[in-house]
Amino acid sequence: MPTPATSLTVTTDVVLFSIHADRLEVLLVRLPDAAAPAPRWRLPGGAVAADEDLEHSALRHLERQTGVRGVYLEQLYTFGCPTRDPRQRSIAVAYYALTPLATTTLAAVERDAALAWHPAQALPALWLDHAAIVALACERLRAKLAYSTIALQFLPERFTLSALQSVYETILGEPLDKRNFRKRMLALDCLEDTGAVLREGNHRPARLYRARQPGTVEIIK
Amino acid sequence: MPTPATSLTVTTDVVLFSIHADRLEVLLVRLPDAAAPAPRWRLPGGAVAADEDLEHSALRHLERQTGVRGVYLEQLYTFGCPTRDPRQRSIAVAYYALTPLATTTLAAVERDAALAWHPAQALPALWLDHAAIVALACERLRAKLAYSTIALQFLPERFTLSALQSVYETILGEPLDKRNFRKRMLALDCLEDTGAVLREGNHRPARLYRARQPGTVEIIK
DNA sequence: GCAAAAGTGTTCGAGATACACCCATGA
DNA sequence: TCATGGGTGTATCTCGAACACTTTTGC
Repeated sequence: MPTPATSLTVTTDVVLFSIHADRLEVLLVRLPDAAAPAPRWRLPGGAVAADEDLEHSALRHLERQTGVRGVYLEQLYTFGCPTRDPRQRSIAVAYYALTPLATTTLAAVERDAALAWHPAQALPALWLDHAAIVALACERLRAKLAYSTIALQFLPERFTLSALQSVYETILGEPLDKRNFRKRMLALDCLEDTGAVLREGNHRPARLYRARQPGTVEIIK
Repeated sequence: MPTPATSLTVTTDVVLFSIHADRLEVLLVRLPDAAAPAPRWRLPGGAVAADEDLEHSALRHLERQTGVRGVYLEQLYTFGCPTRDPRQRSIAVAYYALTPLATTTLAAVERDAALAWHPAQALPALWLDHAAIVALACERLRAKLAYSTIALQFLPERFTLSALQSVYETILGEPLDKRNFRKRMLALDCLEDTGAVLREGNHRPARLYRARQPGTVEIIK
């Protein structure tokens, strides 16, 4: 008969995604310096408090460690391999989160030397099994793009259709046809025209749209 | 600053599905008698042992409590609301499992008065938040039917196309067109004809098929 | 020969795909 | 006037949906 777990920690760990310069990036926290070859980065996260909901724990650690709040958050998977943390038995309830590239977020991260965005395709060595967690989160994100409106969570309140298309192209890693993309998006009836336009550069201004249900991710098709 | 969790249990709980007489059913464990209005049924499951993987814990509790083994198992969701168990802080890593209606399983369950299959559509009152766990498992199962070969996990090694169609109809709760169903299934190229036929009743015998990749669930479409 | 389930093809419509040019603006 | 990205329509193809009769067996 296996003995019941005696001392065991439950953590929440968050893969926070954003899109910077047409690259999908993940926000990482620097670990305190140690031996040179040891991983120097980890996901934001930490122990679940005694009287705290899991989702609350994930948001709390994310905000405390990165200053980022107001993200879209979804539970990803629970990692419980007994050897995943050599120091002690630890079970990680992993979440992934999406946030638009906001000036405030960028500034906070740039000010804090313990934080950095890293391209999801070129991550440094990560602590424990955090690389596996990020890999699973990427898979899930790509899958959800196909059957939900999750991409809207990467955009600010008002955005152009080109910006939205760029989100899809970045995550899928392939170019999409502009006419078909716009036709499909508008047919979903999840966007509405704000009436405003965005002027930038030497070209025709772009219409600004907004999500009909900001903050919620709908299942489509 | 929230205090870290002091005494906390992590459990694995399993929603085991099977199909009996064209009904989707869930295997439940009887709770020891108590006050009359209290729920008398719970999901199989229990504490994760000190040195045990989560999946192992789920399979161990399932086998110990129900005698069922060799199931298809998948992690569902982790439930961690601090008030979900009034006795103590407890986090449940929920799994769902699928098993064919096998004679051995049925006999074992019938012999044990502490076990019973219940229709997923007409469950008795369940312990703690187990009703929410089952509800989520049903949703996930229905969703996965649409984009994977998960239905095959309800069938024995060899089966007829009518039996497979019946699995779909039972879970979706609606009749399907026979010709379209067979066309689609065979086009997926995940079945192979065994050459054998099943004779039963006063009618034409049915071809027996088998899964090309038994035990694995493929994502389709 | 009859009851009961197995097995089989074709037509139709909707939605995805492929594809090229004009528009509005700032410099 | 030119460079730059914004914005638009049509033909075609593919895949899912609808639909009814013949076959094989046991009794």
